[in-house]
Amino acid sequence: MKEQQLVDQLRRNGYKITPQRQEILKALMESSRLPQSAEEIHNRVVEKYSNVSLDTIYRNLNVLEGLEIVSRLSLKDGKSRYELNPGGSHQHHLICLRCGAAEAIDYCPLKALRERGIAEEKKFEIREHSFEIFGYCSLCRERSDEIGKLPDKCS
Amino acid sequence: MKEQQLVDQLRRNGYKITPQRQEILKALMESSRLPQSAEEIHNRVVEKYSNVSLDTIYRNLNVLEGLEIVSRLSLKDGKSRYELNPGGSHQHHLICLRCGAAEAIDYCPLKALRERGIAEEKKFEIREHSFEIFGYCSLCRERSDEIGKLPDKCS
DNA sequence: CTACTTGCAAATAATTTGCATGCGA
DNA sequence: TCGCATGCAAATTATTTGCAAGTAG
Repeated sequence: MKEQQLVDQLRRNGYKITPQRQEILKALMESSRLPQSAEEIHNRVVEKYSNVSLDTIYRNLNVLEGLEIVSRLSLKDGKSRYELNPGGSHQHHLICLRCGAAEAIDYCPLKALRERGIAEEKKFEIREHSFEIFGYCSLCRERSDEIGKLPDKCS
Repeated sequence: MKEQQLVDQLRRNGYKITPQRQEILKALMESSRLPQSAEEIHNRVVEKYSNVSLDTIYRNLNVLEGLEIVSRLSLKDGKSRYELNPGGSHQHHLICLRCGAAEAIDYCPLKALRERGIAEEKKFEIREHSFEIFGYCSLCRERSDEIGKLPDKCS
């Protein structure tokens, strides 16, 4: 997913390309390993345009979510995190309970569910789903001696 | 998981057994179908003890989470939901976006994930997972003419 | 020009905390 | 009795919204 494609998609839907918006996209593209919170994205964007407000970040993330350009993850810490959708689809993750790192996995349970016809049987119309796995990542498992302190990032 | 076991576990850890606390446990036990939000649990407890405050619910849920008696789920709607930790099995649900009804399904994606060895490959230690499906239930689909109004319950 | 956008400030919503009083063991 | 618990109100945190001014197309 390149920047130009995203820009085009925005334009096609009547949205304008502001420097703020471009910078938000860049921030999202640079941080593929760990979904970013609105505040983290803001910190990044502010480095370039020091007067961008946090509301702008939220507003843009909502626009991008509506266009299915990003998806919003809810971890257990109360704040949402956002990541670019790969090729239009969505992802599920292994989320570390200690450091918060999220690693995308190449598996979606919906296919198996559809094969079983569970939704049809219950006459349920599927719209969205959530599937996230929580536990400890390899880096945190290695460092299990320091457990108790929560580092900001694993990497 | 019976009430007495939970009560004992609390007592063992120096916590007292207050009527509020017992009622919260009951509410959680009665609602095994769908993880409840703090507010829903509060509504339930208030039916019996009308002066219980929402803070008490939160405080107790945090205590129970600390003892690993309940776990906190973060769905996509910004609020946390709580459920008793299952003594073995657990459930996933079809959750109606319109009326909120939740129907348990007989499928857990973790098995398929384990078969694929994804966690081993990434050296990830799985502790918990969430899987919920959102959409429209059969009753709400029948009544799709009134869409726009959100009734409190389907049934 | 004229929507869409932004920054600011104020508004919400969920959850937490301080404090004095209450109550289980 | 003693320390955990509770209710109330106020504080925090994440996120949204109203409004007037700015700007991309």
